[in-house]
Amino acid sequence: MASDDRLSLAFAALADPTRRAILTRLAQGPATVQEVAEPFTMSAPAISRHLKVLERAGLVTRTTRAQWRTLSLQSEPLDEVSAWIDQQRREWNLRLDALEQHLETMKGKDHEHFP
Amino acid sequence: MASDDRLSLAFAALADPTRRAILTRLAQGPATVQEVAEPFTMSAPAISRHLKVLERAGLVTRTTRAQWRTLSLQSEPLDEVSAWIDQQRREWNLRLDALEQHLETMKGKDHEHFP
DNA sequence: CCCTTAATTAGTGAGTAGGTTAACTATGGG
DNA sequence: CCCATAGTTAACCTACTCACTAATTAAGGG
Repeated sequence: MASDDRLSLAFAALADPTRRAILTRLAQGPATVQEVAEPFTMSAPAISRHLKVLERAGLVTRTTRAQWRTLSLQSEPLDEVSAWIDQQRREWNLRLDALEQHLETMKGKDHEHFP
Repeated sequence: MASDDRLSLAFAALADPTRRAILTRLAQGPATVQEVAEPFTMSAPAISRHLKVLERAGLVTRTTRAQWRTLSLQSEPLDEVSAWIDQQRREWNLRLDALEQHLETMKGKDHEHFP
């Protein structure tokens, strides 16, 4: 990944199915690393790296108790991502409405030409 | 990028500020490659590659007329991304509600113990 | 104190991302 | 017909991603 702004970090973190699956697991409630790793066949270090990516994106936090790390989902980055998409779609729909209105106007003019 | 499922392609495409800026431009209406490239200092091939990524993710389509390519935004991948996040948040909120209810129950029990 | 368990760090390797410049393709105008 | 314009492809580079295995850190239980 080239950029390290919050939005780019979040999108990049979400661009991996393993990481999305981890988030889905964490949406059901906090879990330890091994609980999160359980459904996957990949090695523990691989999971550890995925968690680091999620943590760096702010999507997950770790709390330490003894030798266990408890992972918790953080919704703020998801909110930011959602806000960007909604904004994008707002402008998109605005433009579509304008286009539709324009076509409606054209239709009126057609009627003038072919009554 | 490791994975090439639709959702991963979309998220990965959105993980770059240049590409997000291109999409924002295209939300205002279709544009040619040079119109899209205009705000950026990077070379034309670099833009071309970004456009290819967006196209592969289904976020953009190209139509050719003479030597110009007209780029148009496609909203379907954004819808899919949005749906994933909403689903994620639904489960998250469900869990928070359950937790809240649980705490409410605990509070009731406290009252029984300390009336 | 040692041993098991939990998890991370180190080191390695293959593949991809994102940028560059230079060369190529394609199309319409003079 | 050639040439300017629009855009892509080729070749190259650096840096990062994602996986692996082996080694390391950290903590609690007998």
